[in-house]
Amino acid sequence: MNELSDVADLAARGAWKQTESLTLLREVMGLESGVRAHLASATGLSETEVQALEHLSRRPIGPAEIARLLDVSTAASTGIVDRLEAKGHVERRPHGRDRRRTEVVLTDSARREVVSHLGAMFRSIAEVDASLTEEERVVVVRFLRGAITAAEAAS
Amino acid sequence: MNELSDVADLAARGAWKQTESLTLLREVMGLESGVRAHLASATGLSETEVQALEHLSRRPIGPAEIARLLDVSTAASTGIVDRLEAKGHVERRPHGRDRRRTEVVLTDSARREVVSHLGAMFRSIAEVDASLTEEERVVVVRFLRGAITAAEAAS
DNA sequence: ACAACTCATTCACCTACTTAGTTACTCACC
DNA sequence: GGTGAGTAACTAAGTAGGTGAATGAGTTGT
Repeated sequence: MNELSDVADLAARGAWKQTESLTLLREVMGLESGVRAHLASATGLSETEVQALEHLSRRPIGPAEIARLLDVSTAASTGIVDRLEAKGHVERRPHGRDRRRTEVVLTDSARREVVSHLGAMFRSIAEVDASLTEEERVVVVRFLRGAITAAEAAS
Repeated sequence: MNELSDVADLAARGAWKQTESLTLLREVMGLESGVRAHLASATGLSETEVQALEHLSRRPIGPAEIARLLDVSTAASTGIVDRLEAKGHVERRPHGRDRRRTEVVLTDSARREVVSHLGAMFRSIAEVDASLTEEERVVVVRFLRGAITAAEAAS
C-alpha cells in the first residue's frame, strides 16, 4: 500500500516537507484500489467484476456501457457479464424500448452483498464528513481539489 | 472515474448528505489507480510494470520483494523484470552479499522518466499541502484519518 | 554438518483480455 | 417505405500475463 512513493526519497533529500497530511493523502489515493482488491479476493471475483458490480448497484446498464465505464472492449464486457451471471450475481433482461440492448440487473443477493460490504464503509466516511463545520469543510475541499488538480496535470 | 459509487443512490434517497467534500474524497480515492492507468498507457507498459517501477525508484529491490509488494507470485515478478529489462528500464545486478539474490536497478533513462511524470505531480500536491496553516492541517489530518479508518474497517 | 529455509528461475496451464467480424436492431433522411 | 449509417451484443481466434509446482543454488541456525 505504498505506491507512487518513488519520489518519497526526493522528499528525504529535502525537495519538500514530509508532513503527516501528505503521507495520509497518499494513503487515501490508494484506498479505492485497495478496497476493491480486498473485496475481490474476499468474494472470489476479479477486480474487474467487482468494479462492474459497483456500477450495476447504481442502476442497471448494458454490456456496452459496462465496457465504456471500465475501459475495456465490448467483447470483454460480454465475458464479464457471463461470469457474473454464472455466479448468480446478475441477470440479463431484454431492454424495454430497444431490442438491440440487454439490461444487466443485480440480483437481490448480490445487492445485499454489495451494500453490506460498501454501505458500512460509506456510512462511516459520511459520519466523519458530517462532523466537519462549514469552515472546516472549506479547508478540506480546497485541499482535495488541489490534489485532484495536481494529479490531473500529470495526465 | 466514479467507482465505488454504488451506494451513491442511497445518498440520493437520504441515507446521508451528498456534500462536496464527500464527492471529492471519492474522486481522490481513485487517483492512484487513475494516474497509474494513464501512465501505463502513455508509456506502453502494463499497470503492474508501472507499479514495479514506482517501487524501484525508491530503492533497488529483488524479484522476490517485488512479488511481495505487488502481491503476485515470484514467477510473475520474474516475468515483470524480464519485460522491464527487455525495454531497457531496469538492469539485473548480482547482490553484493547474498549470491542467491539479484538486485533490480532502474536505468538512468527510466529514472528520468519516472521523475518527470510523477515528480511534477508530487511537487504540486506538496505545494497545496505547504499552503496549509497548522490549524488547517489538523482538520485535514482528522478527515483523512477518518476516511482511512472507515475503509480499513470494510476490510 | 546438515536440515530448513530463501531466492530466482522455468514449465505447463489458465484466465481474461484483445481485434476482427457477424447478426440484429434503430434512426435519420430522401 | 426503403436505404445507409451507426450501435448493441455476441462469437472466434489469438495473446499477455498471471498461477502453482518443481528445481538448483546459496544461506542460516543449531
